[in-house]
Amino acid sequence: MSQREDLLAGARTCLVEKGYGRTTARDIAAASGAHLASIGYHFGSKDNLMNTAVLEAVSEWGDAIEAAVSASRAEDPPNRLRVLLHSLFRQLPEQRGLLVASVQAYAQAQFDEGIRDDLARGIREGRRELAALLLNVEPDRVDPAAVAGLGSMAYNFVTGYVLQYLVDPEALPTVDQAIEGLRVLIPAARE
Amino acid sequence: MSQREDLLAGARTCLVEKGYGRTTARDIAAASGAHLASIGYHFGSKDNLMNTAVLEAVSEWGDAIEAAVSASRAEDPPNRLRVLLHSLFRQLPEQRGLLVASVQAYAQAQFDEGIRDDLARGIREGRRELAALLLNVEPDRVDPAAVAGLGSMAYNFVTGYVLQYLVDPEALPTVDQAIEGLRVLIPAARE
DNA sequence: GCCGGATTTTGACGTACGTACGATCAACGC
DNA sequence: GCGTTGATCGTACGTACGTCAAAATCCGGC
Repeated sequence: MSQREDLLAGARTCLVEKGYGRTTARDIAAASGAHLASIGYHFGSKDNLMNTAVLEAVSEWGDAIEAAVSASRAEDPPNRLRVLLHSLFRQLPEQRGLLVASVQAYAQAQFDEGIRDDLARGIREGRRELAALLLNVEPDRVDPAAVAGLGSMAYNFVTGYVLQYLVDPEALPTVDQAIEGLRVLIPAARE
Repeated sequence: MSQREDLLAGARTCLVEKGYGRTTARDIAAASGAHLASIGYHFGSKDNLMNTAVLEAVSEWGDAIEAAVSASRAEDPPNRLRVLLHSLFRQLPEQRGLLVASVQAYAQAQFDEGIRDDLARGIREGRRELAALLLNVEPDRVDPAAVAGLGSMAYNFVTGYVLQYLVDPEALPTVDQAIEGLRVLIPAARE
């Protein structure tokens, strides 16, 4: 394993254990087994390494959630939403590290245009993919309005759920409670 | 205005402009007009001041959203949700500073039990109040299941919306798109 | 087997950090 | 007037920070 990869892994570890702001270059060196000066050689600066690490984590979390849902065989959006929430629910504990790192990314994105742009692109992709998954069509065939509506709402769910889990996991609602809560918000009779 | 309040205001400014991790004690002194050493005198440490400032910001944002929605006269939850989303939508730009600070709070909460506990309490309160607002009943009369379901979902909406706004405001869906997206997720015919 | 570029290691430099300490000051009861 | 108390100020200490230049090491191509 190259030092470059070691450094990325170490930076991720520090990100989860100490956060973006409190991680020092020496912390990363210690966590990765690599040497302090290698950060500069491979990434130019410590900040650049940290930014690469947070974005990597966000991307992996996106892949994880996508993989978990795309296996669903449910047919209509409501049932697909149920599958999404269940797989989200199941993944929260085991992906906790990625989630913590992702929150760091969102916080840092407010002050770093590079992170923000990357994150924005990821959100747009994520929305499109979520909409496609829920509607059970190909991502490139989703109606733009569905991306903005359905996709956005699904994305909001996921991020809100994650934040709630990270801060107060004991009060997290069950999937059934969540869906029942949604029902109240929508006029029961459509036409 | 006392230096204590000046320091809090200055810390908030720095929080919004530089973030939690990159704000130094000297930054706060400069932004507040107070003296460097006053931080220790009034708050014990710079971290303690910063934590006080983030939690203050989160609390204010909660008050702002609550005040905006509680004026609603709509009767049923779906229409109240519409009012909530509209007032949320309207407040996003003018409260941007509070939002940025709140994201910093969430990020920092992962590593500071004090912040996390305070934030968790705020979330529980927020959920209860949102559920009460949407159901149009007193907060202390809300069914616990409604807090976990409806309240949680509403809270997820708000946080998700905020994050999306901060990272990629141009792609933010309109209120109508959002509600239409929600509709797709719920079985149209209930009984 | 040695040459040359890529990588790793060493060591240190300059700086900026948070905090502590004592001096100074303003207000006020007595 | 004077001492007490709470607040503000000036300053400096010790440390830990990110970065860099140069030396050392590795390693495939010949």
